[in-house]
Amino acid sequence: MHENNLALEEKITGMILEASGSLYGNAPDADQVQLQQTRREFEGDITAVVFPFIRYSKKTPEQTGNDIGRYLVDHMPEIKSFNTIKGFLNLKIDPLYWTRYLNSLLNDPSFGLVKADPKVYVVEYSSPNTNKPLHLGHIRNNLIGFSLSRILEATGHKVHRVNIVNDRGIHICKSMLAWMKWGNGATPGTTGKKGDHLVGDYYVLFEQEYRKEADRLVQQGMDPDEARRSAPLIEEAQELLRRWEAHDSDTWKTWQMMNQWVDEGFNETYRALGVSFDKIYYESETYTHGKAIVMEGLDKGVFARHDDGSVWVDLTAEGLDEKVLLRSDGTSVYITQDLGTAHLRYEDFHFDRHVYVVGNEQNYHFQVLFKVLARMGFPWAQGLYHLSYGMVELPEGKMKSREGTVVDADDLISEMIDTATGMSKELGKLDGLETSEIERIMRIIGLGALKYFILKVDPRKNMTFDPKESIDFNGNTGPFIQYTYARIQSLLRNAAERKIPVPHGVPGHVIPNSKEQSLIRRLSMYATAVSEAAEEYNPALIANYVYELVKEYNQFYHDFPVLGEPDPATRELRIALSVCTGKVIRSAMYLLGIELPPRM
RNA sequence: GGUCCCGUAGUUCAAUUGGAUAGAAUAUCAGAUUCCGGUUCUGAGGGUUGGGGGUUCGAGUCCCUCCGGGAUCACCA
Repeated sequence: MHENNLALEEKITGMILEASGSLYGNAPDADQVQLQQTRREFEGDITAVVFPFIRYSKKTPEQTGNDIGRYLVDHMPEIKSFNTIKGFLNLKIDPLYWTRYLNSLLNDPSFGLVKADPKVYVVEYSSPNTNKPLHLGHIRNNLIGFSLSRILEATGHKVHRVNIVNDRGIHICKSMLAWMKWGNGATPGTTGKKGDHLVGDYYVLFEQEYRKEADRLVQQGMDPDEARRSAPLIEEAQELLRRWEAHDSDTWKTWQMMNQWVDEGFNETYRALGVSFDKIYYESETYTHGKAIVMEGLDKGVFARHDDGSVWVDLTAEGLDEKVLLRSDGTSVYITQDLGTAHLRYEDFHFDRHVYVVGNEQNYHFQVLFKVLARMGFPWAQGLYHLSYGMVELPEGKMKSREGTVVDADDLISEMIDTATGMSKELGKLDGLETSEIERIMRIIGLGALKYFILKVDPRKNMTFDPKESIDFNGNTGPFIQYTYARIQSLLRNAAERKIPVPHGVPGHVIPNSKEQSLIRRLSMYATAVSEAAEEYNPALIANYVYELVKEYNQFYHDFPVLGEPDPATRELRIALSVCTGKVIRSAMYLLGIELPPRM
């Protein structure tokens, strides 16, 4: 049977409680038992905090630790010795336990992952508007959403990846109008431009012309607000929106054509990023669903209709404001649509949990959304969660579209690949490979750098993105981890050439040295890292775990020979260690959505 | 103004969720190394965790208060 580190920790926890009961006649709750990895400067592997026990023992922390330690050594064969320092009980594990653990890891295809109670998840991410290409913020969104989906799957859940495309509304009409006025029939085919960029250009053009018009009106003495409202261009755009809502056939043809361009453009970016979806919702198809819910809420008396016909929800009792749900003309607002799609998603998937990966500027919106759905009495509303990620800033400051400092996703991706290529050439690592192979590897490294740099940061926090720092080949970077993996692969190829077999197991009597033990212990923590990452919706926990592992492996690799080790049993141990490190790196990189190069 | 989030080495990020002397990377400095001032290795310095108070065996983490930064508060999406 598979023996993993969690099992050992559970066993120790149980035994500590037993010790307390037997020695002092009473014990605290199991969650009061805190185990942690022993710090390097002390002797031992696992450390228990004894403070929770002194109220039962009525002794000093040292005496209590010694009591419990002696009990554990007497009752658990895995524990060889102990020492107590200042209320911390350090336990030394039998080194042969680690040998057995390594063997189980070597033969376990699931790398010791722990399965939780399987639940059905919907994870929504990306959610682009079709009037502009994707930018750096979307990259963070997509990477977090995609990685989170894989992490949840790895812990045994069923995950539906979902994207909602905002393909209707006044912003779309703006780019349509500009294209109709000044486009001269330009298409991605005639201009050679990616569809989403082409449409984005017309959106920008609209905004420029619109601003000019408004400025002119202000110069003629009009109030600025009034000028923005009544400029002919914006009125034309609104007229276009009305025609769209009336299903005017010419308008719809143009709209569909331009949407298709954008769709193709987005798909190319998604492909480059390596993200995908199980279902794509289009707002144009779902935006009317919310009205029915609002009507239902009215019937239930959860909402109120004002004299002008608009419908409101009053959340002042819960510390929020009043919020409009239907305009006085009966049309939907933003939140109405989200009410509808949430309901629709439940009908589609019957989820237990629904995670929205959306930027933290919408915190308030989701608070309101969840409260409204809870008030409506939908039981599934309890499973809704807003994974609110922080903004991405540049070393020069925030991205501002007004100032043209928005980092375009496609530009960034190709820039990362170029930088990777430049650095590799300089280091002379590409000699003797075919061009297509080089391109493939550089793509993997460039994107690996980008993805790792973004995913290693706690999603909730705002972060600064520095392209130069992310592509570095050492330090806490993607390429550094990829490099270590490539070196392990090369080591194994080397072993095969020298007819050194990869062992199926290490002889049970081999005692690992302290660095090897420590590395095995690190490997054993992988399962914990994954389940915590799943519980906290935080891929960064895995990224930071893998970095620690790689650092420790490199140190080990630097200190001890692997293939050059003369003693066969020790050599097998070290090869097994390398194989398992490779396995865990591969698994973790998969969860982060980062590819591994065959060589570097 | 109301609500919410954030503040950790010069910089970018960690800190096992309340645990031991707050750690890495990068930058800087000092040695070593070579064809080189850019490579590699070794080492060092760098912190009152924004300030103050409180809770307890123990606080970067929890509570209060002030300071600073950000988001949001549309019949926009």
